[in-house]
Amino acid sequence: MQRGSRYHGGVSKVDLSPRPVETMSPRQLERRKHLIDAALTLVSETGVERLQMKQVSERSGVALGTTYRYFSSKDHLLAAAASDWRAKLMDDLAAELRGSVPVARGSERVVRFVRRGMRAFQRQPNLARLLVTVSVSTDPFASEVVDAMAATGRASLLALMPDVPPAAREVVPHLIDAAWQSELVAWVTGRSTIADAFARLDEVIRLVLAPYGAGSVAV
Amino acid sequence: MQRGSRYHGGVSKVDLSPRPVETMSPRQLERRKHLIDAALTLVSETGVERLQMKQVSERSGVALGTTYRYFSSKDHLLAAAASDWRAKLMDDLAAELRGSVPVARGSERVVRFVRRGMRAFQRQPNLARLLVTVSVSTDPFASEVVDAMAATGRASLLALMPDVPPAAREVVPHLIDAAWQSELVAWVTGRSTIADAFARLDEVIRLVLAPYGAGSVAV
DNA sequence: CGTTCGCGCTGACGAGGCGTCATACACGTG
DNA sequence: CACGTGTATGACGCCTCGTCAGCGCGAACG
Repeated sequence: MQRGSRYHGGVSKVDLSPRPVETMSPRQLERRKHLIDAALTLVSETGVERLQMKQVSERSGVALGTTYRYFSSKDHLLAAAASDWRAKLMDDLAAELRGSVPVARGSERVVRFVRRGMRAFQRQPNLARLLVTVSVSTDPFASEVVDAMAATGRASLLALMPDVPPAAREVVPHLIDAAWQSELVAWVTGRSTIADAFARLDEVIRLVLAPYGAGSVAV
Repeated sequence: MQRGSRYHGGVSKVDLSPRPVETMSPRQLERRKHLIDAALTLVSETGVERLQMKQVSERSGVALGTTYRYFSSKDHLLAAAASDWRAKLMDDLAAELRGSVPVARGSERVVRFVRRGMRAFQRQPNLARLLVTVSVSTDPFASEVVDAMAATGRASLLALMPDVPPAAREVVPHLIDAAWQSELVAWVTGRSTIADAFARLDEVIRLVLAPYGAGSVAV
């Protein structure tokens, strides 16, 4: 009875906009994944600014027109790809942290986490750039995705600082995330080096977490 | 005797790239200004994404090709325009602050400053958007301009917090600026409302400046 | 005052990329 | 087996950035 969900009177054209992901057949989900993977490969090889929709479709063995049945625009595809990569990255990071001995205390844990994140960006500058591109996109889907990414990022940070009191558990991760984002942008646009970014982030984190340290954190 | 400054052997083309601003005649500086003003007007009317170089040239009474004798690319023009607007804005802000009674103490002064800044952005959403666009641009000139803007911003902030000790006079403005930038982006991309931005910024500023307050600042 | 010289202005045009849509196809249904 | 719905295809339309061959105007000179 989903008839009527789309207006069909007169000479109106057929609806070509992407169906929701949930309603896709396995075959279609596979295609969708191929598109995202192709986009990520191409971006990491040549950078976002050189990415062409035609290339993506060729690489993934799909016609150009078909691409637009999965992603309504280039921005949409980029956002999906960025989100995908970020998710993979966070998984890796989490696994890595679980593996290592949690010797670090207080701000040290956070510092390490952020450092590893930055290093991952450093390994894939073009994908880092993609992340920045998407995060300033006005595409509604992109905004959604960015919001979600930011939320998980803050959650991860929060998990690393159990000593922060309830009153500050909202602001502090927010603040560190903002600083991180800021350094990422500065690096990606060539305004600062990775080393500078590391140094400033360390300083910021120590400053912000100083009040909640186990009393042993040097400033 | 500035002959020889440009190589002219063989069939090489004439140099069409923009001359440095300092070497421009008054007439040319005027043209340059017209271009920037036209760009700002058009951006504030229709948004960056709709801005066309052709429009800019028509609005400013200059041929399209001439535009490229003043700005080597669209990004270059946008960066110059953004910088121009930011400068005007900061002047206004400074004047406004000088006019008002400096009753506020500690973090309160900074909060007010940031609030006024955000309100200026709110009055010109399209120009705020321009600022964000330029700040993530990889154009070298844009990076320079953004760096300069960030530096003056931090200086203004620093001037409002005389009680912060030397050890923190680098980080703290940096941090507040990062938070500000972050909220600006979130607002411009439709991820948060102005009210939310205000609230979070207030909280951040109070948190960061709490240790240096005159002892009377409530958290 | 006429002529020459060249710098800077002009705008039609080329190149390149996003997204559309007329067409073809595949698969399930009567 | 004929039919119809939903999906895939890719040539092409349209739009905008930036170029470049030519022109005009002012300065310098005879």
